[in-house]
Amino acid sequence: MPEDVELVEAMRRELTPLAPGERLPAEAEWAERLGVTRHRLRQAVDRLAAEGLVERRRGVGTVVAPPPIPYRIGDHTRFTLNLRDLGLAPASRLLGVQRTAADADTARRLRLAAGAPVWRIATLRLTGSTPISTIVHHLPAEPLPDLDQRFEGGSVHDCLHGYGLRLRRLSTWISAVPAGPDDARSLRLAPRLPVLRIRTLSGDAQGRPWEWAVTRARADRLDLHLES
Amino acid sequence: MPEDVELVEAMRRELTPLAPGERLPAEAEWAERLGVTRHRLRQAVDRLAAEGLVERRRGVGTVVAPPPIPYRIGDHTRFTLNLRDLGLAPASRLLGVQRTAADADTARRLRLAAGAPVWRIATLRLTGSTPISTIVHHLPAEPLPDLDQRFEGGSVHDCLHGYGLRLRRLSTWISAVPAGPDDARSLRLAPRLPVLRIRTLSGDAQGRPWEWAVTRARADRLDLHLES
DNA sequence: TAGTGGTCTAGACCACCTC
DNA sequence: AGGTGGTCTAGACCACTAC
Repeated sequence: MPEDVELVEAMRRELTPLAPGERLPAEAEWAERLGVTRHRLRQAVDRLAAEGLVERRRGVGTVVAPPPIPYRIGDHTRFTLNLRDLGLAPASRLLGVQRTAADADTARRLRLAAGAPVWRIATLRLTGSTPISTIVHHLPAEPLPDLDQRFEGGSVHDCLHGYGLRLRRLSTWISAVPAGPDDARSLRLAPRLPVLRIRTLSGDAQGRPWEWAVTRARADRLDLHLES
Repeated sequence: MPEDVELVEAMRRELTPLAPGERLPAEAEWAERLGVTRHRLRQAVDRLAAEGLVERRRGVGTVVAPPPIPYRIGDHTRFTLNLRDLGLAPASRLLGVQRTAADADTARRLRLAAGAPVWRIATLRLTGSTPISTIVHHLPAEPLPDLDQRFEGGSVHDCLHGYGLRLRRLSTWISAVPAGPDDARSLRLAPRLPVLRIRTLSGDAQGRPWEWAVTRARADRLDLHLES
């Protein structure tokens, strides 16, 4: 057997009756009680954490995690409304708007010359005080003067209405990657936990691309939802 | 620092110039050369494997992995055509068609009574001889007599045309979960590597649900793609 | 300061594949 | 048989949090 399934199942049974937020035994104590080394117990907790069933808090302990958060991609308004319905206090924090040179990927996606000026908008999304995703939007700078003055957070697409632009999602790519140091910092996520990387290309009615956005969301807490 | 970033970067530099399929040093040798324990080196390889850069082969060695496979969800035809264009020899293997009682989740999704009879179609998708995803379709059994006789692999949706049904995707949920023992077996995947779980509800033009499908795809090798 | 999870060492043995 | 990755033990020390 490639992994100690029985151990994980035994632990799963222990945490099922508990409510989110309740503390689990300390690793050393739990390991002793189950008759395994701490090393093996930690491997099992690793799995439970990746499944989103428990959450580790360094210096504090391991607690039962709340249920997964439904996360609607590409629609700020519905993201906000959905989570509010669930009593989850959605919030967005604008991390910064910069005018920079497009990297190779962005330039290709937006059909710009390499190094062309683009707006780079970085946003953090949270429920309550828990960060759940970072989003980096890229838009061509030349056709959108003063975007840094006009955008004050909230929905990028709404702000673009001011320029007479109505964007729709053209294409979406999704993959799971292990959290890097940046993710660990910005999402307060343990390294190596999986992160969902969602890349979306949006454009106008004629199919011309206007926005290249890269979302990195904690995979342990989210369930992505795409309608239609 | 939560993880040995420098070590991973050093290893990344070593494998970048290599071509897919080329062998990397044995773990013991590599660890000694880099001046770290095998334990730490393995942690670093764990990350590279989760990123899809390397592939471990027990008893053989660790090799550079081929580039990610674009995977179009919910469209068997395009899945096949896309991969053929890339020279990847797509294939589907029908694992089985059964008539069973709907589980709670399926019944809820298809708006059936608990335990109602459903068809359960299990399929394995591969490129060449490499399994990349398992798909389990659930459809109500009563309105679709003899589906087990009429479906012989390929596209489920195409087969439903024979009943006068044309399905469209109503809703999709995506999450990343660690590979379980079943995934390890069917996808020949190392346990704990992330798996993308894609659940889609499809229905007719009136929005009536007909099909509940759960795809489990290896996240290390795939890049999900959704058009429109 | 005491207790928690996070990292790391050193070493052993096992399961698997190739030859 | 020999080499590979996979698992496991026993123990140490560190970083962080709460009190």
